[in-house]
Amino acid sequence: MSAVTTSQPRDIEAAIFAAVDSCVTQWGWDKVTMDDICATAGVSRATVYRLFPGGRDVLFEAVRLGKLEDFFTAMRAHIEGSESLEDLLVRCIVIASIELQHDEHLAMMLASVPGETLGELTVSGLGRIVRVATAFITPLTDEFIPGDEAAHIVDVMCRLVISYYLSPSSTIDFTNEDAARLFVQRFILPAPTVTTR
Amino acid sequence: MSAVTTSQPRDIEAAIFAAVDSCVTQWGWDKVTMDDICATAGVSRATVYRLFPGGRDVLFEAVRLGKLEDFFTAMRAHIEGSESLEDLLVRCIVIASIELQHDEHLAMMLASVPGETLGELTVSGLGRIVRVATAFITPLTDEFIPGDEAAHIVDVMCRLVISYYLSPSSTIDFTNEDAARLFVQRFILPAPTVTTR
DNA sequence: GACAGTGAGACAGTTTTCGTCTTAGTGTCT
DNA sequence: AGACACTAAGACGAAAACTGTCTCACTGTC
Repeated sequence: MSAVTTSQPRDIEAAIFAAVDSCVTQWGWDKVTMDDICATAGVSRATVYRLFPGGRDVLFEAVRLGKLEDFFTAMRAHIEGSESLEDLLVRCIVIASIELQHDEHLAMMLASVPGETLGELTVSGLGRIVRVATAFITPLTDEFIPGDEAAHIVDVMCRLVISYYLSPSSTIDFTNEDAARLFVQRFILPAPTVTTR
Repeated sequence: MSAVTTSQPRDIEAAIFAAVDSCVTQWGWDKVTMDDICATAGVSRATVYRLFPGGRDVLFEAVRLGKLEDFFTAMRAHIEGSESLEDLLVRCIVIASIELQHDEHLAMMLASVPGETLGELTVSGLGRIVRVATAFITPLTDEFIPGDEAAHIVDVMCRLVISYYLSPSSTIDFTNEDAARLFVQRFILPAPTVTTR
């Protein structure tokens, strides 16, 4: 046409991501079409399909993965500089729980399939969350424990946080730091280094 | 199946109306399907199509008409007992303007075509609003002025309220009672009984 | 039992959406 | 200039969704 020309691929990708976010917020996963996204992003369909070969599924998967990484990037900023493993784990649990509770949109974004909430998490969905969480968090535990044990702990923590988010307990509130700390002290830290595999 | 059986048509109709309302709120006119509505209303498609022969268009038209009537019914309750024509007109203007401004959903409901806002009102859309408004308001003006003149005034007021809602003026604020009163005194009341037709 | 109202779902016709592809236009390099 | 990379626009067929109508079985009421 006229204006748009020299925009780096990153910009377009970001615009598409933003468009997906906006569209999903407005209409929900199920109701969004590729054309909606293209129109919102101000981009032609060809561009979207070239940037995300495979179409809808690939794009949405990329968006969710991006959300996941954003989430853990933000979290990492909050837990960096922890002076002990205990502090680190407690912060992880509390921040993740609060964020999940606070931002329902995030929860939906983390789910694996459009329209599927965390409550209907599939094996692959949960697996991916654990995978990303491990990748982001274990580097920060290096100074405290070996990598394989960290992976083990992160795995357990992920499942616990999600479980307590989906079905809150009357005895433990993970959004409360003291409660989370007691839990970590009681269940996580004393665990023997038995990586049962 | 089992439970539902003896429910008066009114209940089902109300459930469908409520479902439309809910669905439109959630997804917007364009994205709502009949199946969405049926599912939300907990009713089979056959029922909806029997109650609203003609399908989608007829149902949505009925919903909008119902909204219109609700709106004016509520308004009538607020303007009943006005002790002068001036009071009555002022209340009409102020209440309608406030409601319109306050409830964007209402404005969309009053529009004639799904997805069309009041800003894109068609002749038929505006005409219907005027028609319903006339039917609801003129009975209350009986004690002050003859019916044909009332219709004339209501017609003018409808267009003015909508116009000022769509494109607010810096000189007149119809949501302000004093301003509306001055306007009525200045422009509406002194008008000669010349029903130019 | 006759009846009216309903849910479930099959059905065909239409519309929408998807993903691919081609074309033309534009800016950036050499 | 010419090669190149990237994009918008939109045509295209295939697949999916939606619409509106229909039939059938079921359940209460009369």
